[in-house]
Formats: sequence, C-alpha cells, structure tokens
Amino acid sequence: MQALKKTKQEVVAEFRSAEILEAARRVFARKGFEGASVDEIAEAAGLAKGTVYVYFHSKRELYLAALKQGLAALMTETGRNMDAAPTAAEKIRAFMSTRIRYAEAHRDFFALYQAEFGNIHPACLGRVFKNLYQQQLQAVETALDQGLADHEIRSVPRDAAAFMVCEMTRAWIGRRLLGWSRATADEDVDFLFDLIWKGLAAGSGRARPGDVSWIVH
Amino acid sequence: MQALKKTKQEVVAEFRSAEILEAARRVFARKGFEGASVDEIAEAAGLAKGTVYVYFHSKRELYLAALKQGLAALMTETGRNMDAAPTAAEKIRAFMSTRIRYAEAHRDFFALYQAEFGNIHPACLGRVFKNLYQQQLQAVETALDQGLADHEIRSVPRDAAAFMVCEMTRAWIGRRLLGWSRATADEDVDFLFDLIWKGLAAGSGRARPGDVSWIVH
Amino acid sequence: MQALKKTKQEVVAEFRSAEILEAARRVFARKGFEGASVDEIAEAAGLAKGTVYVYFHSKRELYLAALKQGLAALMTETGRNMDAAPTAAEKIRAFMSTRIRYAEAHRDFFALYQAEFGNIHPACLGRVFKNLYQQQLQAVETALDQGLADHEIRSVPRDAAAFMVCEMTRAWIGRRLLGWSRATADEDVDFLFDLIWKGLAAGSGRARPGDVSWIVH
Amino acid sequence: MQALKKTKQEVVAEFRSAEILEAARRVFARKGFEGASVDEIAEAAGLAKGTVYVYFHSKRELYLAALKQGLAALMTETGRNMDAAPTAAEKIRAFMSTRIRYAEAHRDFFALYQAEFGNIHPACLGRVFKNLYQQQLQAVETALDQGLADHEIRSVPRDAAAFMVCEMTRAWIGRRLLGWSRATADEDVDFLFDLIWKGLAAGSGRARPGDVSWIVH
DNA sequence: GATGAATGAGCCTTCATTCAT
DNA sequence: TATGAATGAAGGCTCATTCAT
Repeated sequence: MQALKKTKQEVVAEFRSAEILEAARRVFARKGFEGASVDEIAEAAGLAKGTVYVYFHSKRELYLAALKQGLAALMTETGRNMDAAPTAAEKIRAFMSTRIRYAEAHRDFFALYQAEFGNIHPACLGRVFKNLYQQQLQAVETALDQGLADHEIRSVPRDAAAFMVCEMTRAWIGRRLLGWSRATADEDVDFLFDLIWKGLAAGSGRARPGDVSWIVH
Repeated sequence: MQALKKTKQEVVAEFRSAEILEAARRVFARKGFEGASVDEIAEAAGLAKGTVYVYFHSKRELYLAALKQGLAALMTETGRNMDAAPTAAEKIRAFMSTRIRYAEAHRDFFALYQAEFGNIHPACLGRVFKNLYQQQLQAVETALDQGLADHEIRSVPRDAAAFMVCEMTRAWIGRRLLGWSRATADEDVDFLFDLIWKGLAAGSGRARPGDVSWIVH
Repeated sequence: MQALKKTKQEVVAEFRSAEILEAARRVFARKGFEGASVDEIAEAAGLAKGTVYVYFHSKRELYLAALKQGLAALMTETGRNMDAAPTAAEKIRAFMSTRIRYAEAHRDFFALYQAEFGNIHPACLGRVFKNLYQQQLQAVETALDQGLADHEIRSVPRDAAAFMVCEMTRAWIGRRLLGWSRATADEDVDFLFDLIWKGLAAGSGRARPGDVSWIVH
Repeated sequence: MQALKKTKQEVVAEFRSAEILEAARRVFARKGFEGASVDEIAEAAGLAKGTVYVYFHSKRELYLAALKQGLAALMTETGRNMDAAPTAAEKIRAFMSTRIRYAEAHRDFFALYQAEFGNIHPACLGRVFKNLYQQQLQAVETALDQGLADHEIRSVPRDAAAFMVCEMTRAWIGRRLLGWSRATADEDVDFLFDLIWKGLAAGSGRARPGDVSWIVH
C-alpha cells in the first residue's frame, strides 16, 4: 500500500509536470521565452504561480525541459524511422517526413524549436544548443555517409550537406506552421525531398515520374 | 534662410537618426529585442535616453526601423546584382552571393534578420513581416519564372522554390554567423548554389567541373 | 492503558517538540529570524515542513519558543548559582560566570539571545520582550539590593546598575562569540567582573591582588 | 549658466538622496533590514518605488548608505569632542556624551546602529562590519593609551576595555531609546561615566562629590 | 499525527515611457 | 531639440501557511 500510494503520488506528480510542460509549450510558442510570463503559464496550466516553481526551479529550466522533452520524442521517432529505411535517399526522406508529420501533431513544440534553432542568439540555450543540434546533424550525417559509400549521392561535404538537410526541413516546417503551404504533408515531403535530392536544374529526370503532386500552382 | 536652416536641421536629424539606428542594430544584434534596453542603445549612440524617443516613438518602432533600413539596402543591392545577371542560374547565384557578402559586412543587421525571419513569433513584426518577406520572395520568383520559361530549371512550384532559395541562403548565413563554416564566402556561395541547383543525387555532372572548393573535408 | 498510551504520546510529542526546537535554534542562529525558512528548520529536524506546524502554529511562535526555552534553562541555572553565592560581589560574579559558560555550551541559543536582546526592534518579541528581560534584571537587582544593604557596593540606582551588569555581560559574550577574545572563559569572567566592580580609575586596589589574568597584552 | 544649472540639478539630486536616506532610516529603524520593503521606504519618502533605484542600486546599498552616513557624522563629532578633551577621563566622557546626545537627535540612525552592531549576524554587513566597528574602538583605545601612560587609569587590556566602553555606551543608549530611562541625557552620561570609571565597589570616593543626579530612585 | 503539494501574497528589481526643463 | 529624473507596471522568485491524504 505504501508502494501503491507512492506510485499514485508519482503519477500525480508526473501528470502535473506534463500539464505544466504542455502549458509552457503553448505559451512559449505564442510569446517566446522573454515574452512569456510564468504567471501566464501557470494560469494556462490551471495552477497557481507558486506551483510551477514546485516542479521547475526557474523559468529557464521550464523552457528547457519543454524543449528537451519534445526534442527527445522527436529524435527517437526520427531515429526509428530512419533506421527502418534501407537507402540513404529513403533515410533522408524519412528524416523529413517524420519531422513534418511531428510538427503537424506538435505545433507548439515546433514553434519553440523554430525560435530556438532558427536564430543565432545564444541567449537561452548557449552551450546546450550546439549539443542538441549536433545530435540531429549526426543522424543525417550517418545517412549521408552511407549514401556516399553507396555512390547514391554525389561528393558533398557531409557536415554542410547535413546542415542543409536539417535547415531545409526546418524552414519548410516553418512555412507550414505559418500557413503558407496549401499542400498536404505528404505532398510537401515529396516536394522537399525532390528538391534537395535533384536540385533545381533541368535535365535531371524525375525520381518518380508519376509524382505530380507539386505542379506549379 | 529658413529653408536652408530647415535643411540643415534635417541633415542633423537624419544623422542622429542614422546614428541611433546603427547603435540599435548593434545592441539588438547582441541582446535580442527583449534583452536590449533603450538605455543601452542610447548610450551606444552617445545620446541620452530621452533623445531616442525624440526620433522614434517606441522601442519597437526603433527595432523595426533598424530592420527595415537594413533590409532596404540589402534588397536594393540584391536587386541590382540580380538584374545584372543574364540567366536564371546566375540570378539565383547573385541572390545568394549578395546576401552572403552583405551578411559578412553587416553582421549586426543579419543577426536581427535571422532573429526575425528565422522563427515564427509574430511578436514583433506581425503584419509587416509577410510584406517584407514577400518582397524578397518576389525577386527570386521572378528569376525562377525566367528560368522556367527558358527551360533552364525544371518544373517546380515557383513560390515553394523561391521560399527554399531564400531560406537555404538564410540558413547558410546563420551557419557562417555561428562560425560553423571555415570556408571563404566565395566557396560557400559555390557550394550553396551547387546544392540547390543540382541537388544531392548522384549522376548530375558538376556545374563547373573545375570547382573543387568544397571537397569533402 | 488509555492513560499510559496518552503518556507515551506525550513523551513522543515532547521529544518531537524538543527536536524541532533544537533545529530551530541552530537555523535561526545561523540565519536570523527572517533569513531562516521553516523548510530549512524542518529539514534540520529531519521532519517534513507540515510537521513543524503540528507543533508550532507559526514561524514566530517557534522562534519564541526556542528563545524562551533556552532562556528558562539559563535563568534556572543562573538563579541556582547566584543563590549559592553569599555576598553580592560573588552573586554578580556568579551571574556573569554562569552566562559566559552557558553561552559557551549553547552558542546557538546565545546567537538568538544576542539578536533579540541586542537591538531595539520590537519586531519579534514586542510585549513579551520586556517581561523576559525584566526577569533577568530582577535577579541582579536583588543581588544589588543585598550589596547596597551590606554597604558592599556604593550607592547606585539599582535598576540602572542591574541593566549595566546584564548588558556588559551580554556584550562580553558577544565578543566571545565573535571570536574577538583569546582568553579562557575564566579569565574573561575575572576581567569582566573586575571591571564592573572596580571601574577604570586608578587608585582602587585590586580586588584579589594575586589575579593577573588580564595583564595588558 | 551651465554651471549654475548643473549645480541646481546636483542640489536637487542631493536633496532627493538625503530624503530617501532619511526615509530609509525611518523605515529600517522601525522594521529592520529584512522587515522593511523598498516600497515602504519609497512611500515614506513620497516617491515612486522606481525612483529609489535611481539613487541607490539596491536595497542593501541603501541600507549601508544610511548606516554609513550616520556613522560618519557620529564619528566626526565624536572625534572632535574627544580631541578637545585634555585627560583620558574627559575623553571617555566625551565619547559617551557625544553618542548619547547624538542618539537623542538621531533616534532612527541609532536604531539601525543598535540593530547592526548589537548582534552577531554577519548577515548584512559582513566584512564591512568589523572595519566600521574597529574605527570606533580605535578612538577609545587611543584615549585609554593616554590614560595608561598618565597613570590616570589602571592597568587593563586596552582592546577589552575599549570594547566595554563602546558597548556600555551602546547598551545605555539602547536603554534610553527604549524609554527605560527617565533621567536627562546629562544625568545618564554622569551615571554611565561614573560607573565605568569607578566601578561598583564601595570605598571609591565620588568623582564629583556634588553630583547627586543618580540617587537611587 | 505526519506529510508535502498547492497556494498566493509579497518582495526586489528592471525598464519603457513621459515630461518638465 | 536634448536631457535624464521620475514613474509604475510587470516579472521572476520565495516562502509561510493550509489541507487533503
């Protein structure tokens, strides 16, 4: 019973923590780190301000927790899907696809993601930033390595190419989040992958000739 | 004499205004919008805080003015260079090249640019944002139109492709600003253009065979 | 059995109470009333914060209890030792000696004592303050009365003289607590008593000629 | 005119500063450092809270400034009066007299003084504390040295004796501040000096036979 | 009785903005 | 026009106290 009780408390605690994290994501997404107030987050979570501080020592810690939690889930899923893809091309596509879909389901998290990784200010994350970002690059670089070894992709600097794959995906997600894309997620994935894979130049045949999803509007 | 005096005053006013704008850019670049204080900007401009408010009604207006002024200069230069390029490919390259070079010379401005256009927060710009961004897209879209008409580029949605050209350039500049690129500006332009033009796939010959600037490190 | 059980509970309660009081003294001594947090005291007592409130209705009540308990013990001991001394001089010396020794053994309590009786703020004790202090004065005044009656001491206002005896002792203890005295407790008692008894003036023979414990360093 | 204007501003600034200091003293005296709020001090000074921070960087700085300013004036006056006194006895009396009178005229300051120097917590002043206190001791020690050299006072450890002179004075002032003394300042000085000079023991003749100011009440 | 999560009042501090000079 | 003192609205964070378990 002691164990049960403790478990129950832990469950409640985790629930609260998740509630706060969720609210934090919502508010941070809308207002940014500096623009959001702990008061507002607490209210969004239906709690008193002090309660937030029971679970998180500071506003920044809360912010980071919200970012990291989402990132961890994203990277787990990204990793799983990339691993399941056999070729480099399919791995890259899986990377993009997973992210675009994830962003659809977790808009708030991705707003944070964009805010944090879309600019330069080392304001909030500083050291932590590069590490988190590097983990993402790593996954893509590994896929690129395989592609290079298999002569599936041409000779490009792996770090630079990986960076561009990440950033193009990020940018595209931003476009979707802004409501600038009227296409479905699948169509967007197709276009994005096609673009990075084949480039803009004419003369390169279509990867999948039947794919006409992104006819000029 | 009245007219002359007024002109003199206007000159002084413009000079002050430019001074403040310059200082604002410096401070905003380093601290971000929320992190910067009007006091600090005034001090950086060698003026009293109140004076800043003589020329700009609010901190946000100042921020916007700093951003817009830089953007105007950037777009003027971008336009000039793109106009001078005959083919679509060269126009795109000119777009990238101009920006990467401009970023080198105006790091402060580009830090603002990244912060503002690198994320979603409609916090600071809101309505203004899309218009400014659209102007940039416009230039690229026009170039793409020409490329499409000349069968220089394959059939891609012009708005999406233009967006990616802008964002890839922006992302790459961010990379340089972060010090993640050890290449020269020229080398970076080559790589970036090559990537967007030819994509990742193997089999597409090099645009300029002799260019080996971005051999895998 | 009911009675027995109740007694047992009372014993436990008293034990808890004493534990909390002890912890409170330790923390209040180190941090002061405002600087100490109930959380910290609870932790120092190895209990949960809520438990402290089972035994004491408020932080202030706890503070007062800690102070009073120590004071009661001090006054009991002071009284016993003064009663055992025959002459007024020896009573005064007993007063000083007991306190200086007690302070040595209960530094935490005396830090509270100093904080509370060393300044004016009626903040924490208010009304209670004077009563507690008066009890201490009383003991000294009684001794002084005897001394006056026996012509052992010269004609001085009893209340003022008693006050000074108390305060000189308190001040001296503060000096020791601050580590400003390199002498032993005994030597300090000798000096202090000698000073209050004979004053500073030259010409008054030594109380006990052989005593050279406080030669000028 | 520039100079005049500047002077005027400086005058206003000094006036504001003094006003705030005065209010701070009043509030700190009544509530103690922790108990006082900057809001309250600002209100007491008839200013907005923010204004306080224009003149003092922090609550602590304000507190220290209030304490130091009073202390400086006190020590200047003490020094002047002690210097004017020829003998050690008169110097000691001047020390006591100056302080008791000063305390009468600056009750708020002395409440701070008592709070700060009357207990042990190194909370607020820490390092600064000892230095300030040492300066006071110094003055007394110098007088005692002279007294020892002139055989005016008996052989006592100068540091210990000086400490007691300071503390007895401080204690006595506390007594007056608490309203426990019904005597005039002069009478109190007489008693206090007499006590420290001649001690409690019978047999030492009166310093000034006619002085009957402190007959037993 | 014992616990510790929840609360919300309150504190110090910052800073955009105003305005009298 | 230029100034900078004055303002007061927030904001992050702490903590005494309560209360359901």
